[in-house]
Amino acid sequence: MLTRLFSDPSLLPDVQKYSGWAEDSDEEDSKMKDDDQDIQDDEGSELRGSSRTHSEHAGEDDEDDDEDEVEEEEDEEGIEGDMPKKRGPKKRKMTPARVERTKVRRTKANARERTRMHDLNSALDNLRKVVPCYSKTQKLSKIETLRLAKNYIWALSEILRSGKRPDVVAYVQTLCKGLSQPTTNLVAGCLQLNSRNFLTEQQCPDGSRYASGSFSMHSYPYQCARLSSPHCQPGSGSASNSNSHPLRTHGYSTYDSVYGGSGSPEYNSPEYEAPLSPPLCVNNGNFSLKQQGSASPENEKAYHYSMHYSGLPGSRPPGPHNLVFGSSGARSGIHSENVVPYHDMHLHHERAPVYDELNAFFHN
DNA sequence: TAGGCCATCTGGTCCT
DNA sequence: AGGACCAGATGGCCTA
Repeated sequence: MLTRLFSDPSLLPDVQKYSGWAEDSDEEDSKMKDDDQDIQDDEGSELRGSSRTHSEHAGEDDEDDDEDEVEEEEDEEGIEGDMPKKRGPKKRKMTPARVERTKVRRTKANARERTRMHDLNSALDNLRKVVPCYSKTQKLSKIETLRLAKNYIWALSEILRSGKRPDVVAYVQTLCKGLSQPTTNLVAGCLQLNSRNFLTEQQCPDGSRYASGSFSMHSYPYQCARLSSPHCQPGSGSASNSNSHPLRTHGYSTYDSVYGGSGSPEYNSPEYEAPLSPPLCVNNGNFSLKQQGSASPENEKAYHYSMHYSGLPGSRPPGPHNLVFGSSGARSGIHSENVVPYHDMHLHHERAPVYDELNAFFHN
Protein backbone atom coordinates (compact mmCIF):
# COMPACT_ATOMS: atom_id res chain seq x y z
CA MET A 1 0.00 0.00 0.00
CA LEU A 2 2.66 2.47 1.02
CA THR A 3 4.87 1.34 -1.78
CA ARG A 4 2.17 2.13 -4.19
CA LEU A 5 1.50 5.35 -2.46
CA PHE A 6 4.98 6.69 -2.77
CA SER A 7 5.36 5.36 -6.23
CA ASP A 8 2.46 7.45 -7.33
CA PRO A 9 3.58 11.09 -7.47
CA SER A 10 0.05 12.30 -7.81
CA LEU A 11 -0.71 11.12 -4.32
CA LEU A 12 2.26 12.56 -2.57
CA PRO A 13 1.20 16.16 -2.03
CA ASP A 14 -1.84 15.27 -0.07
CA VAL A 15 -0.02 12.73 1.96
CA GLN A 16 2.62 15.25 2.86
CA LYS A 17 0.04 17.72 3.93
CA TYR A 18 -1.67 15.13 5.95
CA SER A 19 1.51 14.10 7.61
CA GLY A 20 2.09 17.69 8.51
CA TRP A 21 -1.20 17.79 10.25
CA ALA A 22 -0.48 14.62 12.10
CA GLU A 23 2.70 16.09 13.46
CA ASP A 24 0.86 19.08 14.76
CA SER A 25 -1.80 17.04 16.35
CA ASP A 26 -1.37 16.14 19.97
CA GLU A 27 -4.02 13.54 19.67
CA GLU A 28 -3.29 9.94 20.33
CA ASP A 29 -3.55 9.27 16.66
CA SER A 30 -0.13 10.74 16.24
CA LYS A 31 1.09 7.32 17.07
CA MET A 32 2.96 5.51 14.41
CA LYS A 33 0.26 3.04 13.75
CA ASP A 34 -2.33 5.67 13.33
CA ASP A 35 -0.11 7.69 11.10
CA ASP A 36 0.27 4.74 8.89
CA GLN A 37 -3.41 4.23 8.98
CA ASP A 38 -3.99 7.85 8.16
CA ILE A 39 -1.70 7.71 5.22
CA GLN A 40 -3.33 4.60 4.01
CA ASP A 41 -6.72 6.02 4.40
CA ASP A 42 -5.79 9.19 2.66
CA GLU A 43 -4.51 7.20 -0.17
CA GLY A 44 -7.64 5.21 -0.11
CA SER A 45 -9.74 8.29 -0.05
CA GLU A 46 -7.88 9.67 -2.99
CA LEU A 47 -8.43 6.53 -4.89
CA ARG A 48 -11.97 6.25 -3.77
CA GLY A 49 -12.54 9.83 -4.64
CA SER A 50 -12.35 9.05 -8.28
CA SER A 51 -15.26 6.74 -7.98
CA ARG A 52 -17.33 8.99 -5.82
CA THR A 53 -19.88 11.09 -7.51
CA HIS A 54 -19.03 14.38 -5.89
CA SER A 55 -15.78 13.78 -4.19
CA GLU A 56 -13.99 16.69 -5.78
CA HIS A 57 -16.94 18.81 -6.75
CA ALA A 58 -19.76 18.73 -4.31
CA GLY A 59 -19.63 21.17 -1.48
CA GLU A 60 -16.97 23.31 -3.06
CA ASP A 61 -19.32 25.87 -4.48
CA ASP A 62 -18.87 28.27 -1.66
CA GLU A 63 -15.47 29.23 -2.90
CA ASP A 64 -15.63 32.86 -3.83
CA ASP A 65 -12.45 33.56 -5.70
CA ASP A 66 -12.63 35.28 -8.99
CA GLU A 67 -11.58 32.44 -11.17
CA ASP A 68 -14.55 30.52 -9.92
CA GLU A 69 -17.04 32.92 -11.35
CA VAL A 70 -17.24 30.83 -14.46
CA GLU A 71 -19.67 28.04 -13.99
CA GLU A 72 -19.56 24.88 -15.90
CA GLU A 73 -22.38 24.93 -18.32
CA GLU A 74 -21.54 21.39 -19.29
CA ASP A 75 -22.82 20.18 -15.98
CA GLU A 76 -26.33 20.77 -17.12
CA GLU A 77 -25.98 18.16 -19.79
CA GLY A 78 -23.47 15.94 -18.12
CA ILE A 79 -19.85 16.33 -18.96
CA GLU A 80 -19.05 12.82 -19.93
CA GLY A 81 -22.23 12.29 -21.79
CA ASP A 82 -23.12 9.13 -19.90
CA MET A 83 -22.71 10.82 -16.58
CA PRO A 84 -26.01 11.16 -14.76
CA LYS A 85 -27.38 14.65 -14.54
CA LYS A 86 -26.77 16.04 -11.12
CA ARG A 87 -29.03 18.23 -9.10
CA GLY A 88 -28.00 21.13 -7.03
CA PRO A 89 -25.90 24.17 -7.69
CA LYS A 90 -23.88 24.32 -10.82
CA LYS A 91 -20.36 23.22 -10.43
CA ARG A 92 -17.49 25.55 -10.78
CA LYS A 93 -14.25 24.90 -12.41
CA MET A 94 -11.78 23.27 -10.15
CA THR A 95 -8.83 25.50 -10.57
CA PRO A 96 -5.60 24.36 -8.98
CA ALA A 97 -6.05 26.96 -6.27
CA ARG A 98 -9.51 25.69 -5.52
CA VAL A 99 -8.37 22.15 -5.53
CA GLU A 100 -5.68 23.08 -3.07
CA ARG A 101 -8.07 24.91 -0.80
CA THR A 102 -10.53 22.09 -1.03
CA LYS A 103 -7.92 19.64 0.04
CA VAL A 104 -6.84 21.79 2.94
CA ARG A 105 -10.37 22.24 4.08
CA ARG A 106 -11.13 18.61 3.68
CA THR A 107 -8.03 17.69 5.62
CA LYS A 108 -9.06 19.98 8.44
CA ALA A 109 -12.52 18.53 8.43
CA ASN A 110 -11.09 15.05 8.50
CA ALA A 111 -8.94 15.95 11.47
CA ARG A 112 -11.92 17.35 13.30
CA GLU A 113 -13.97 14.34 12.50
CA ARG A 114 -11.24 12.06 13.67
CA THR A 115 -10.92 13.95 16.91
CA ARG A 116 -14.63 13.86 17.35
CA MET A 117 -14.73 10.15 16.87
CA HIS A 118 -11.84 9.72 19.27
CA ASP A 119 -13.74 11.70 21.87
CA LEU A 120 -16.75 9.59 21.23
CA ASN A 121 -14.71 6.46 21.67
CA SER A 122 -13.22 7.81 24.86
CA ALA A 123 -16.67 8.39 26.21
CA LEU A 124 -17.59 4.92 25.17
CA ASP A 125 -14.56 3.58 26.98
CA ASN A 126 -15.65 5.41 30.09
CA LEU A 127 -19.04 3.88 29.69
CA ARG A 128 -17.48 0.45 29.39
CA LYS A 129 -15.81 1.01 32.71
CA VAL A 130 -19.00 1.71 34.57
CA VAL A 131 -21.23 -0.97 33.17
CA PRO A 132 -21.27 -4.17 35.17
CA CYS A 133 -18.78 -5.94 33.00
CA TYR A 134 -15.48 -4.43 32.20
CA SER A 135 -12.49 -6.06 30.66
CA LYS A 136 -9.58 -4.18 29.30
CA THR A 137 -8.54 -6.98 27.06
CA GLN A 138 -11.90 -7.98 25.75
CA LYS A 139 -13.80 -4.84 25.26
CA LEU A 140 -17.46 -4.90 24.62
CA SER A 141 -18.32 -3.69 21.22
CA LYS A 142 -19.83 -0.27 20.90
CA ILE A 143 -23.31 -1.50 20.31
CA GLU A 144 -23.09 -4.03 23.10
CA THR A 145 -21.77 -1.42 25.47
CA LEU A 146 -24.72 0.79 24.75
CA ARG A 147 -27.15 -2.05 25.11
CA LEU A 148 -25.64 -3.17 28.37
CA ALA A 149 -25.62 0.37 29.67
CA LYS A 150 -29.24 0.76 28.76
CA ASN A 151 -30.12 -2.46 30.50
CA TYR A 152 -28.12 -1.48 33.51
CA ILE A 153 -29.83 1.87 33.81
CA TRP A 154 -33.13 0.17 33.40
CA ALA A 155 -32.31 -2.37 36.09
CA LEU A 156 -31.28 0.30 38.53
CA SER A 157 -34.35 2.31 37.72
CA GLU A 158 -36.50 -0.69 38.38
CA ILE A 159 -34.89 -1.13 41.75
CA LEU A 160 -35.62 2.43 42.65
CA ARG A 161 -39.08 2.35 41.22
CA SER A 162 -40.27 -0.89 42.71
CA GLY A 163 -38.62 -0.35 46.02
CA LYS A 164 -38.09 -4.04 46.24
CA ARG A 165 -34.99 -5.97 46.75
CA PRO A 166 -33.91 -7.07 43.37
CA ASP A 167 -33.81 -10.63 42.39
CA VAL A 168 -30.39 -11.62 41.23
CA VAL A 169 -31.67 -13.72 38.43
CA ALA A 170 -33.93 -11.04 37.17
CA TYR A 171 -31.13 -8.59 37.50
CA VAL A 172 -28.82 -10.60 35.35
CA GLN A 173 -31.50 -11.37 32.87
CA THR A 174 -32.27 -7.71 32.63
CA LEU A 175 -28.65 -6.90 32.08
CA CYS A 176 -28.35 -9.45 29.35
CA LYS A 177 -31.51 -8.54 27.58
CA GLY A 178 -30.89 -8.06 23.92
CA LEU A 179 -27.21 -8.72 24.19
CA SER A 180 -25.50 -11.09 21.86
CA GLN A 181 -24.70 -14.52 23.12
CA PRO A 182 -20.98 -13.83 23.50
CA THR A 183 -21.68 -10.67 25.40
CA THR A 184 -24.24 -12.43 27.52
CA ASN A 185 -21.67 -15.03 28.34
CA LEU A 186 -19.15 -12.38 29.12
CA VAL A 187 -21.48 -10.49 31.39
CA ALA A 188 -22.57 -13.64 33.09
CA GLY A 189 -18.98 -14.58 33.54
CA CYS A 190 -18.07 -11.23 34.93
CA LEU A 191 -20.93 -11.52 37.33
CA GLN A 192 -19.71 -14.98 38.01
CA LEU A 193 -22.91 -16.69 37.15
CA ASN A 194 -21.05 -19.78 36.39
CA SER A 195 -23.62 -22.43 35.93
CA ARG A 196 -21.64 -24.99 37.83
CA ASN A 197 -21.01 -22.75 40.74
CA PHE A 198 -24.43 -21.36 40.57
CA LEU A 199 -26.05 -24.70 40.81
CA THR A 200 -23.81 -25.91 43.53
CA GLU A 201 -24.23 -22.82 45.56
CA GLN A 202 -27.87 -22.27 45.55
CA GLN A 203 -28.47 -24.61 48.34
CA CYS A 204 -29.97 -23.49 51.52
CA PRO A 205 -28.08 -24.12 54.66
CA ASP A 206 -30.36 -27.01 55.30
CA GLY A 207 -29.31 -28.52 52.05
CA SER A 208 -32.50 -27.90 50.20
CA ARG A 209 -32.24 -26.03 47.03
CA TYR A 210 -34.21 -23.06 46.18
CA ALA A 211 -34.49 -20.77 43.28
CA SER A 212 -32.74 -23.32 41.21
CA GLY A 213 -33.80 -22.83 37.72
CA SER A 214 -34.98 -19.35 38.33
CA PHE A 215 -31.91 -18.44 36.47
CA SER A 216 -32.05 -20.36 33.31
CA MET A 217 -28.69 -21.36 32.12
CA HIS A 218 -30.46 -22.52 29.06
CA SER A 219 -31.33 -19.01 28.30
CA TYR A 220 -27.89 -17.78 29.16
CA PRO A 221 -25.52 -20.60 28.67
CA TYR A 222 -22.39 -19.61 30.39
CA GLN A 223 -19.27 -21.04 28.98
CA CYS A 224 -16.11 -20.39 30.80
CA ALA A 225 -14.01 -21.05 27.78
CA ARG A 226 -15.78 -18.35 25.89
CA LEU A 227 -14.78 -15.74 28.35
CA SER A 228 -11.56 -14.29 27.26
CA SER A 229 -11.63 -11.67 29.90
CA PRO A 230 -8.54 -12.26 31.95
CA HIS A 231 -10.44 -12.04 35.15
CA CYS A 232 -13.11 -14.39 34.13
CA GLN A 233 -11.69 -16.67 31.59
CA PRO A 234 -9.08 -19.17 32.38
CA GLY A 235 -6.85 -19.73 29.50
CA SER A 236 -7.29 -16.45 27.77
CA GLY A 237 -4.25 -14.61 26.64
CA SER A 238 -1.52 -16.25 28.55
CA ALA A 239 -2.61 -19.62 29.60
CA SER A 240 0.08 -19.81 32.17
CA ASN A 241 -1.03 -16.62 33.76
CA SER A 242 -4.62 -17.55 33.97
CA ASN A 243 -3.95 -21.04 35.09
CA SER A 244 -1.52 -19.97 37.68
CA HIS A 245 -4.00 -17.69 39.17
CA PRO A 246 -5.87 -19.60 41.79
CA LEU A 247 -8.83 -17.34 41.73
CA ARG A 248 -9.04 -17.22 38.02
CA THR A 249 -8.73 -20.92 37.84
CA HIS A 250 -11.76 -21.13 39.96
CA GLY A 251 -13.49 -18.49 38.08
CA TYR A 252 -13.50 -15.74 40.58
CA SER A 253 -15.37 -12.75 39.51
CA THR A 254 -14.78 -9.11 39.30
CA TYR A 255 -16.62 -8.76 42.51
CA ASP A 256 -14.33 -11.10 44.23
CA SER A 257 -11.15 -9.75 42.88
CA VAL A 258 -11.87 -6.15 43.40
CA TYR A 259 -14.59 -5.85 45.91
CA GLY A 260 -14.00 -9.01 47.79
CA GLY A 261 -11.24 -7.37 49.76
CA SER A 262 -8.83 -10.20 49.34
CA GLY A 263 -6.32 -7.79 47.98
CA SER A 264 -5.05 -10.36 45.62
CA PRO A 265 -1.94 -8.88 44.12
CA GLU A 266 -2.28 -10.85 40.97
CA TYR A 267 -4.94 -8.55 39.82
CA ASN A 268 -2.56 -5.74 39.68
CA SER A 269 -0.99 -7.21 36.63
CA PRO A 270 -0.91 -4.98 33.61
CA GLU A 271 -3.18 -7.34 31.87
CA TYR A 272 -5.81 -6.86 34.41
CA GLU A 273 -6.90 -3.38 34.98
CA ALA A 274 -8.85 -3.01 38.14
CA PRO A 275 -12.37 -2.95 36.93
CA LEU A 276 -14.21 0.22 37.36
CA SER A 277 -17.39 -1.62 36.93
CA PRO A 278 -19.99 -0.66 39.41
CA PRO A 279 -18.99 -1.72 42.86
CA LEU A 280 -22.25 -3.43 43.26
CA CYS A 281 -22.39 -6.51 45.30
CA VAL A 282 -25.41 -8.65 45.07
CA ASN A 283 -25.95 -9.56 48.63
CA ASN A 284 -28.87 -11.82 49.11
CA GLY A 285 -30.53 -10.13 46.28
CA ASN A 286 -29.59 -6.96 47.95
CA PHE A 287 -27.42 -4.67 45.96
CA SER A 288 -24.76 -3.09 47.96
CA LEU A 289 -21.41 -1.56 47.58
CA LYS A 290 -18.25 -3.12 48.75
CA GLN A 291 -15.17 -1.38 49.84
CA GLN A 292 -11.87 -2.05 48.30
CA GLY A 293 -9.05 -3.18 50.45
CA SER A 294 -10.81 -2.60 53.67
CA ALA A 295 -9.77 -4.48 56.75
CA SER A 296 -12.02 -2.94 59.29
CA PRO A 297 -14.06 -5.34 61.36
CA GLU A 298 -17.27 -3.91 60.07
CA ASN A 299 -16.16 -4.35 56.58
CA GLU A 300 -14.93 -7.79 57.30
CA LYS A 301 -18.28 -8.60 58.67
CA ALA A 302 -19.98 -7.19 55.68
CA TYR A 303 -17.55 -9.02 53.55
CA HIS A 304 -18.41 -12.25 55.23
CA TYR A 305 -21.99 -11.77 54.46
CA SER A 306 -21.53 -10.58 50.99
CA MET A 307 -22.40 -12.98 48.31
CA HIS A 308 -19.81 -14.39 46.04
CA TYR A 309 -21.09 -16.21 43.14
CA SER A 310 -18.37 -18.72 42.85
CA GLY A 311 -17.79 -19.57 46.46
CA LEU A 312 -14.25 -20.83 46.21
CA PRO A 313 -13.70 -23.14 49.14
CA GLY A 314 -11.20 -21.79 51.53
CA SER A 315 -11.12 -18.42 49.98
CA ARG A 316 -14.19 -17.18 51.64
CA PRO A 317 -15.84 -17.94 54.88
CA PRO A 318 -18.37 -20.55 54.03
CA GLY A 319 -21.10 -18.90 55.89
CA PRO A 320 -24.63 -19.71 54.97
CA HIS A 321 -25.23 -16.22 53.78
CA ASN A 322 -22.84 -16.90 51.04
CA LEU A 323 -25.26 -19.21 49.47
CA VAL A 324 -28.26 -17.10 49.14
CA PHE A 325 -29.40 -16.21 45.69
CA GLY A 326 -33.06 -15.73 46.12
CA SER A 327 -34.88 -12.51 46.22
CA SER A 328 -36.23 -13.09 49.65
CA GLY A 329 -34.12 -11.49 52.26
CA ALA A 330 -35.90 -13.35 55.01
CA ARG A 331 -34.53 -16.55 53.68
CA SER A 332 -31.06 -15.75 54.70
CA GLY A 333 -31.63 -13.55 57.61
CA ILE A 334 -29.25 -11.04 56.22
CA HIS A 335 -30.02 -7.56 57.20
CA SER A 336 -29.08 -4.35 55.70
CA GLU A 337 -26.61 -3.63 58.44
CA ASN A 338 -24.44 -6.21 56.89
CA VAL A 339 -24.08 -4.07 53.91
CA VAL A 340 -21.10 -1.83 53.82
CA PRO A 341 -22.25 1.68 54.45
CA TYR A 342 -22.32 3.82 51.48
CA HIS A 343 -20.02 6.43 52.88
CA ASP A 344 -17.36 3.82 53.29
CA MET A 345 -17.40 2.98 49.71
CA HIS A 346 -16.57 4.25 46.33
CA LEU A 347 -17.27 7.85 46.80
CA HIS A 348 -15.16 8.59 43.83
CA HIS A 349 -17.53 6.74 41.69
CA GLU A 350 -19.36 8.83 39.18
CA ARG A 351 -22.68 7.32 40.00
CA ALA A 352 -22.60 8.02 43.66
CA PRO A 353 -26.04 9.65 43.66
CA VAL A 354 -27.56 6.47 42.36
CA TYR A 355 -25.90 4.46 45.01
CA ASP A 356 -26.93 7.00 47.52
CA GLU A 357 -30.52 6.39 46.66
CA LEU A 358 -30.05 2.68 46.56
CA ASN A 359 -28.41 2.60 49.91
CA ALA A 360 -30.94 4.91 51.36
CA PHE A 361 -33.44 2.32 50.45
CA PHE A 362 -31.47 -0.65 51.58
CA HIS A 363 -30.65 0.92 54.89
CA ASN A 364 -34.12 1.95 55.86
C1' DT B 1 -13.31 -17.06 3.55
C1' DA B 2 -17.34 -14.76 5.38
C1' DG B 3 -18.88 -11.85 8.80
C1' DG B 4 -18.35 -8.62 12.57
C1' DC B 5 -16.23 -4.66 14.22
C1' DC B 6 -13.76 -0.66 13.67
C1' DA B 7 -11.38 3.69 11.90
C1' DT B 8 -11.45 6.88 8.57
C1' DC B 9 -12.96 9.71 4.72
C1' DT B 10 -16.56 12.09 2.71
C1' DG B 11 -20.52 15.01 1.52
C1' DG B 12 -24.82 16.72 3.23
C1' DT B 13 -27.37 19.14 6.72
C1' DC B 14 -28.05 21.93 10.62
C1' DC B 15 -26.66 25.30 13.89
C1' DT B 16 -24.24 29.32 15.75
C1' DA C 1 -18.78 30.91 7.05
C1' DG C 2 -17.26 27.49 9.75
C1' DG C 3 -17.95 23.82 12.85
C1' DA C 4 -20.67 19.91 14.64
C1' DC C 5 -23.16 16.11 13.55
C1' DC C 6 -24.64 12.40 10.76
C1' DA C 7 -24.77 8.52 7.66
C1' DG C 8 -22.82 6.04 3.75
C1' DA C 9 -18.77 4.01 1.79
C1' DT C 10 -14.52 1.74 2.11
C1' DG C 11 -10.84 -1.03 3.63
C1' DG C 12 -8.21 -3.27 7.45
C1' DC C 13 -8.11 -6.54 11.16
C1' DC C 14 -9.66 -10.46 13.58
C1' DT C 15 -12.07 -14.70 14.40
C1' DA C 16 -14.89 -18.76 13.66
